[in-house]
Amino acid sequence: MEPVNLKRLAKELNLAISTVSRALRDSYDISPETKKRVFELAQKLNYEPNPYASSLRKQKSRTIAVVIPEVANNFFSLAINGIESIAQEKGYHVLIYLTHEDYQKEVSITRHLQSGRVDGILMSVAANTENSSHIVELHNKGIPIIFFDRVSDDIDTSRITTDDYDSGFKATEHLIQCGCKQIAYLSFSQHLSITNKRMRGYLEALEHYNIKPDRKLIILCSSDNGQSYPVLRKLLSGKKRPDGIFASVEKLAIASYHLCEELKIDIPKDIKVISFSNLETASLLNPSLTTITQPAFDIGKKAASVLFRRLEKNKTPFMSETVVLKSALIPRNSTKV
Amino acid sequence: MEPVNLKRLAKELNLAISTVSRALRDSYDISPETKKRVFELAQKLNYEPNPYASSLRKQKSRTIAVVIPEVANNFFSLAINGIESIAQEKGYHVLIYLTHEDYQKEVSITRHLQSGRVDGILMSVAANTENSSHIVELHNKGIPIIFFDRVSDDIDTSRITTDDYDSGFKATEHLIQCGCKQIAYLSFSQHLSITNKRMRGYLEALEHYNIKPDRKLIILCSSDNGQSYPVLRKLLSGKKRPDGIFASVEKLAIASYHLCEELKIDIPKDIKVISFSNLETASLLNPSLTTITQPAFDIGKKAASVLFRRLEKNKTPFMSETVVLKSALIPRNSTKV
DNA sequence: AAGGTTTCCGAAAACGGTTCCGCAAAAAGG
DNA sequence: CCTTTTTGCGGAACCGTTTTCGGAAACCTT
Repeated sequence: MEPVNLKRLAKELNLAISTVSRALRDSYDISPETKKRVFELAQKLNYEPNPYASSLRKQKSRTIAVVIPEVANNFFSLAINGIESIAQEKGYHVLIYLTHEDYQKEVSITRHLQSGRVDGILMSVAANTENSSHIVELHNKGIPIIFFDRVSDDIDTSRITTDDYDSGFKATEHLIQCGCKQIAYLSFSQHLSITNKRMRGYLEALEHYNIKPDRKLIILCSSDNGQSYPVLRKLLSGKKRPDGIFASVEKLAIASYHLCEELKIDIPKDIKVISFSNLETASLLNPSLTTITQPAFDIGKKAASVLFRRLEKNKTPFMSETVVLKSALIPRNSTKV
Repeated sequence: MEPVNLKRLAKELNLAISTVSRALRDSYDISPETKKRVFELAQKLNYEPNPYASSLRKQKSRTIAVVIPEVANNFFSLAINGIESIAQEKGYHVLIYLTHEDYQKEVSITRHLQSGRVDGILMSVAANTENSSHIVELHNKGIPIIFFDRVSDDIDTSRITTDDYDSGFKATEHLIQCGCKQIAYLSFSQHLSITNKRMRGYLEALEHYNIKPDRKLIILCSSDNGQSYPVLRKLLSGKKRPDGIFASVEKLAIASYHLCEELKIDIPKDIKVISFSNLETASLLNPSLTTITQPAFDIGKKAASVLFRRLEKNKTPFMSETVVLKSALIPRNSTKV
């Protein structure tokens, strides 16, 4: 079975390869009749241009990479959805790389991406990424990187985030207004932009309402449930159990729910819970979970849009833009008074 | 800034390009000293081989495509996780394509994939794909396709599924044993392998327990919530409301929960619910949801393994294998007597 | 020392497109 | 009718690797 490529088309039509190529790209200096002949044969033989030959020659791959910590996560899967919707529209291809929150994996992935495999990168950094020199290196190679949600401040590029500080403030305020005095903040990384901003909001809300922050109520969990559970179990079964929990990520809220069930702690009577979450079933939980919900799909869409805009017009000097989308606080029964 | 490619390395080392190439691939007929010199410079300059040049030359891309209906879905995101874990281990790259359950999109994606962009494909077909000629076409081009979960029977290739018939039977049996007499089966596609097999299990369980199947209880919903809700609302608010629901997919169980809340129908007192689902919060719902849980991560891993095995040894004539993994029925309060 | 083997490396041809350059023939202009 | 311009197409270089083929030098062998 002979391959169907330009050479094949050219031979069957008695044309030069270059002519066929230009006809297919609808170049202005090929006659309409020739174009028609070419199109028809191409259609008939189901010709699909070899993307690798094209990428090699044009030094453009029409492919982007999405580098994220995990995919089995409502926020990221919605974001991917948004990214893919724009990519498909623009005719781009999407490569997925998962770091599993592992710094080393992130390094090796970014290193590989220096190869020119992709035209641009959408990234949300791993929880234990302290150093961003690997990203700087990539950026210095001239490959556009756009951060979304979990950003790195060491690189001058565009960022798409939500209003994490405000949301942190409002979440805490909400708990306070629901009567909580001892509010625990559950973080899962010391290095992440988002957890730190959310924590700042938390701390300043406490201050604003004249509640003295308690270091023992700032709980550093992990992205690994196996490590988080013991820490949380200790918190919840201890003498000075908090009366409010602000979980900076969904996973920790779910852990809290499970532990409250195990420890016979009543939500919201004994303890109130609010969490950042994109759980579609938040309203169906027992009790329904008060959430700060990020517009994950829109973040993905926006990030992809910004990247593609940059890729299409690389002539104009690029201006990094910081887009901040608003999250919504949706009160439900887990913080009911 | 000069590009760092083989030519550059060759020039700086006063070697031929071919020599550098072979040194980097650790070819046996390059002397150890030369290899060392090459490795060191490559390291120093952070050389990454151009994947497109390599793919073009070798006619292999070390890239696979994952074609699925959606990603914001617990089953598929877990499956991707499994796929990616194997791919990363084997040094393969993963392209994601979403059909959004749209037949036309599936056609255009598969058509494009004839280009040689990927070495193999992992696929779960869209809900309204009736005709699989586009997949046959792709398969005829010699590109390995492995189906997982939602398979097509028109192509002779490997399939990774779960025991859908058995699970359908057991789910129905479970409802019957919990006292249900009028069990509705919620499907969302007439063409899908999985929904049909699950339905067969449902029907044969009814028969086995001498319950006459009622056509009006086989409800064809949609992958679009906007269409499913009216249909389900009619079912649940009608005179002859079922006393048991078997949802073939998670989405329909969630819809049922929402509608039962809206219509003040008590689960499990008025109606019992069981569903195929990979919801991590199934046990936290109100009431906790009895599920048939598929080993989604393992399905992804297995599908990827089978594909890679086929890709690595394409010398041996390929035998299609059908792997069936077991789902687990996890009884919870939504079917409590 | 002549012949035969290794050892190590270079030259060059692919892979399948894209694109610059140029050249005939046809059309237009005077 | 001759010159100039336009139109339509072919030739060939190039993108960065891989790989085949072959060749020179060094190493044995007898």
